Amino acid sequence: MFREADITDVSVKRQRSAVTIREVAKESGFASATVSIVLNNAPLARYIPETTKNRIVRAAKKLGYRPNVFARTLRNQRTHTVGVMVFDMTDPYCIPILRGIENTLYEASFLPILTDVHNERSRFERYLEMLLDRRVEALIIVANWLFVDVNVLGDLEKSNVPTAMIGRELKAGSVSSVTVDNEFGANAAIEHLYSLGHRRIAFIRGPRHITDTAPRWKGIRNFATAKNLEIDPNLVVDLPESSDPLSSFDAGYTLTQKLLQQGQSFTALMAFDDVTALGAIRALHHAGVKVPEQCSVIGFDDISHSSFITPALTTIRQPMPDMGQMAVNIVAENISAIQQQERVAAVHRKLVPQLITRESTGKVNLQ
Amino acid sequence: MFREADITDVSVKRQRSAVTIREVAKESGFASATVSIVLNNAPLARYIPETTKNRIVRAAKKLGYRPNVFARTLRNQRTHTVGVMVFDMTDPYCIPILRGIENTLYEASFLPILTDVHNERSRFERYLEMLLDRRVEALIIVANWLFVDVNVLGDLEKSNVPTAMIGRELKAGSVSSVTVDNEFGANAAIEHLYSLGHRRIAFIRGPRHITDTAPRWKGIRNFATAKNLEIDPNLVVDLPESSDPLSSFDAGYTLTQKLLQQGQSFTALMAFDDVTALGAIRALHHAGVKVPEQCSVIGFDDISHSSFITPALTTIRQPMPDMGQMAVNIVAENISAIQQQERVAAVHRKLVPQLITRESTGKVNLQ
DNA sequence: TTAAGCTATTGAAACGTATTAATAAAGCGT
DNA sequence: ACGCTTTATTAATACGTTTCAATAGCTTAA
Repeated sequence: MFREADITDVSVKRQRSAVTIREVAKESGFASATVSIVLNNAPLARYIPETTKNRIVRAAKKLGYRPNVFARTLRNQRTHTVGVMVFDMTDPYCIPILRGIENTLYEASFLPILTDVHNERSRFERYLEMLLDRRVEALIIVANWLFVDVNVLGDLEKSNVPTAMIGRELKAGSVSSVTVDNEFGANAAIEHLYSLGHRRIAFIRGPRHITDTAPRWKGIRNFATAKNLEIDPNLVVDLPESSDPLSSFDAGYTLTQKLLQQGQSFTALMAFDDVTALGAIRALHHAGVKVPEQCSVIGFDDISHSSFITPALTTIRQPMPDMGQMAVNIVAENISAIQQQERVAAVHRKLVPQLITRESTGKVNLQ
Repeated sequence: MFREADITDVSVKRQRSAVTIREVAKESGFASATVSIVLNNAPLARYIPETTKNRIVRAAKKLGYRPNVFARTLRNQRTHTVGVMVFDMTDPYCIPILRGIENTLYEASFLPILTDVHNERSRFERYLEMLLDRRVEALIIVANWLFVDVNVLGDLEKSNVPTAMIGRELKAGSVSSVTVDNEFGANAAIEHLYSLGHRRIAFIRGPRHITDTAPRWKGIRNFATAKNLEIDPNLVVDLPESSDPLSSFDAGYTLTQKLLQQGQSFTALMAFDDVTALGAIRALHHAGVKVPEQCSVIGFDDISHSSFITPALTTIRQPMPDMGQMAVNIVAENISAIQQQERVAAVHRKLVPQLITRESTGKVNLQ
């Protein structure tokens, strides 16, 4: 059943810009070769007098000429297109990264084809194939919450397209990377808690299979050793393995609850990431423990949630838009290098995260 | 300065699948026309015996033949590509929508080109042009927080490409739409509060220029009239105009603070959207008002933040993934209709939102 | 005066495919 | 033995560019 107003005709024809270079040629009185040379400002254009150029440009404008991207690509191999693969878009961590990528690509007049792998191997392969079929000039991979999978790496190597990976570094191979200095970040976090007077600190570590887990823990251990701070093994728990980045909320909740039920006393809690911290905060709240008065909580990432919750979450910010931008810059340089027949090397950039102090942490002696 | 390990050679050649249909022809012993017919299962394929087909398929596989997308597009005009325009990706509201779009496109073997307009008119126009140049077969627009701008509509009409808009309905013209029943949703929200016994309810309405604002308010007024519930004008405030969807957090905070400072008493607060509600909650918290014990808060949208904050936010859920899916289905149908030379009509779907009861609302007499 | 070198322009080919129209063989009913 | 239809295959063309090699007029150096 339709209401009258709901139906509107849409023209069926589809001849967007049926005007070709030949028509511009005819209109301007020159050959299509000349038109092409002028409009692209090709090397030969230097022999062409202004008057001719003007006439051609005017004709093109008059007819509303727009070069056919596909014919052009067929000829010169360039697509001005970049494939972006995300491992799980629902992870709030990757949105600002995507923003950074989009923005930087826009400035470079590239267009992103976005794919979400849903953490599934088959989907990764299918998408990779589709992107390569579309001759993307580069690949940017947002490897959030990536399971270690060596074959993925292999597929990428074979692709023969400049590739940058965000959030994970592949030591060997030709894939560039943009990561954050996890060790430094974790160090900054615990230093913050320490400086507030906290000594009994609980830790929710990341899952084993996540590459960020180890360096963050290392940063903590190093600090503890340096300051002679004792880390009580009873206060250290691990997130379980999972392919869902949002699962750490429930896990954070449950683990914190368990810590509390075991009667462990701690004045601060450091979570593997912000989502985990959010879960922990709810557990504390439900147990009647006030944040930050009775327990400080610090996260990692600075996803958008963190500034919006109450109390606002103190955390270690990853410069996500910058990471996206940097990845684009890397592959953009690769692309032009290849254009000039130059060789290209994988580069690995490590950005420094930053402590963002908000409301969820406070001096220990407040309590 | 490089460390040795940081540099890895990347092959410069770029001949992904230099194997053409002609090579398959040669390998199999047939003409390229035959190969094309077989591989595409074109109508003429019905005259071709299995043995021939097999030989051709085997040859194609052996050589790893992959048809050149651009040559193919040049020939038959199809790109299997859809343009997706978001007005502001940082708005948490649109991520699940994007997910829905991506997922449905994937099933239909389409690839999305993602563009973020940043709420800027010039950017909209530039991107639109780029997408049309790339002959996207359809356009999906996520019109979150869209300023009313009639010209945008005009540009879309001219584009001559099936278009679906999510979050906003354009009555006239050929653009399809997928929206949520705002009036129904707002009605459900206030009914929820009412049924909990709340009678003095504060409202933070949306900004004037947002199309969702009016119907939501209408839903509230209708309910109030029906139940003879008095709405105190002193308890009704409006979000200011802004092009930034996240600005409503600060606005929600400030407006709530103002209400409290004016000494207005209310037992519940209904916010225009979740982000606003988050701001309101913080203001209440800072003023020492407990949620939900002393004041219930309800939002609208059900962005991911809402389930992660503590107390978890009661809200009206928009079925965002479904909206994305539905938009894709609409344009997919349009595309195949056009393929069959059929006429196409704009359709307007309105989905019903759902009350999600969580922790931020409670009975009024608890306090 | 001639060869050489610019300047200005263009015809033709190539990128890789899908389709149309044509060719040719084979089956078949009369 | 004849046309007619069906089966099997292909040559040729067009999609819209860009670029190479060629043409031709004109200037300049020797």
